Amino acid sequence: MADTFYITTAINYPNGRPHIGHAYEGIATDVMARFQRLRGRDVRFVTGTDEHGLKMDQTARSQGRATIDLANEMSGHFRDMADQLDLSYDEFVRTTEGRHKAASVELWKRMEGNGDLYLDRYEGWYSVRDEAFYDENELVEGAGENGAGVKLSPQGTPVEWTAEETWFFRLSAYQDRLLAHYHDNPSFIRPESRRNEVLRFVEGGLKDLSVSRTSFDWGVPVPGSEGHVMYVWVDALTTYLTGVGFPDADSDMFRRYWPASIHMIGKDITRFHTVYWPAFLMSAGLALPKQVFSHGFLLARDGGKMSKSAGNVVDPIALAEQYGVDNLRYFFMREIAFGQDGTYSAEAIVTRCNAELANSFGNLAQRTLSMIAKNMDGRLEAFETTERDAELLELVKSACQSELPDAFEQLAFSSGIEAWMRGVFACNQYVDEQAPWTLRKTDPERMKAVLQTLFMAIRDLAIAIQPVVPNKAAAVLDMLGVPGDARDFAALEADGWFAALVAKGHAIEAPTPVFPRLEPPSEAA
RNA sequence: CGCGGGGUGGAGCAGCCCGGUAGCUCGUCAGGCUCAUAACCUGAAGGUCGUUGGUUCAAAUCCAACCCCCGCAACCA
Repeated sequence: MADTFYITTAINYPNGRPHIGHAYEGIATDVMARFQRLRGRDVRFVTGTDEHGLKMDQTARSQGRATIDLANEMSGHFRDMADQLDLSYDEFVRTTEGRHKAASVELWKRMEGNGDLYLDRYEGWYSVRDEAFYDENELVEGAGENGAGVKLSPQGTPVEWTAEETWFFRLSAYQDRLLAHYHDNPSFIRPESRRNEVLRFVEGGLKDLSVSRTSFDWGVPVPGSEGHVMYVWVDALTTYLTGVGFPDADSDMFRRYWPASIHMIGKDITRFHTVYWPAFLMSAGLALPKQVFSHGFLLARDGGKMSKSAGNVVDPIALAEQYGVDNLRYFFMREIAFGQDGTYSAEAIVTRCNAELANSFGNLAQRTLSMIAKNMDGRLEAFETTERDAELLELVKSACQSELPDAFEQLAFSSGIEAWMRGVFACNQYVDEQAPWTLRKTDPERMKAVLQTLFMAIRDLAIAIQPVVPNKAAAVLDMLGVPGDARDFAALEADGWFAALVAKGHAIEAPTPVFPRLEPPSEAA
């Protein structure tokens, strides 16, 4: 049986429409999911929306409508975004679904059964916006409306003194076990910088966590405790379990995919995923995810205001429409070192995609296939490779079979694609040096060998880049005549595929550019 | 001592964890080619890797101190 691989995006809070950060995370997660599928793993990819919590309730109220109504609409936007970005998710979980409430209740009962939940009274500074309590010493002074000193959360959001009866989770009891886990599993938290942050935080001591609310009812009711709903993060995190069939922990699905291989999250919610979540799971007697990867933020380059007139749209769906989904995906994965913050701009997207996808790879495919169509009637035939041909194919193979996959396994998408580009460059160098347009007159047989060597190289390159630009890569493979069931990484290592194509008599037609150049943004000075 | 990100040839970035030829994309200049999406290939110019001190045979990379820039309204990844 194939190795399983379970990956999730963070569960999006649909208090507003999806923005570019959601798109970035979704794309990165999808690239990883597709990559693992092509490597032959049995992948499950779960995303969804976290619809509970006070903020949702308040937003709906301010709009004068039912909270579930707002949740339905907003969740729909997130699902639309996922679809438009070609995210190949297997399951979209909404926390307002019955199955998810059942999962949350089960998790709760398990934690309670383990003696980790107790009822007490909580008083403290609460930030509605952050949905979190803060210590007095964590607060900062801010300027109030009349210039008076006001207390603000570390994030600069308003806090108010709140007292309520609440359930507590015995987080303090997990400090040592968490530290031991971090120690024994160095790659549990990545990248390294985040891991250090968490280590310092946990080493500083953990206090019990307030995990229920009585001030509103928009949440999952705490079992057997009238008036309490679960703290939004308890039920949000549970989504990762719901997505694989929990509470039915004996189901094939759950046993097959849990624990998750990777939770992809933004760096701002690292603490919830690397401290609270593993503690909850330990308490519930469930295995811990193998890795939590906190990626960076995406900032508008130059910090300038984004506007449609400037061609700088923030709405990810509009961006995808304007530049093409695959181009946007390529840009994000290639331009930004995954894990660090990055910037984006219309100019950067256009420049990058034109230089690498259109000019280098797209044009390589175009010129090669065009010559095959014109000079060989589009027919492939058996041929002898020279040492030089073998050298090129070796280099391309190395990029596609080793360097790119090795980098992608580490979520180093950018450097994996860089290696891939080296393969593309090598092909263009080879074309120039072999000059098949000259061979056409001087040595037609050699010309065929050169063109078909390139054909083989392009096929490898197209296969390897599929996770990033699935539609475009498929279009290239279609033109090449590569069968749909021979496009995974295992196919890269297989011999005989070319002979099979020759035998099949596939004819290559005059190609059409798969990666047309993008128009630079209008220069609205 | 609020939190976080960063200072590497003209622009944007990688490299820093695991010290030892400073790499990539764009741009500039000069050639080549003409198959191809005004695309491709070659060569060149251009960097005291923020500053100072330390460790070392050797530091962009490790340590210490310091300077400077950016984000923290909403939404939050």
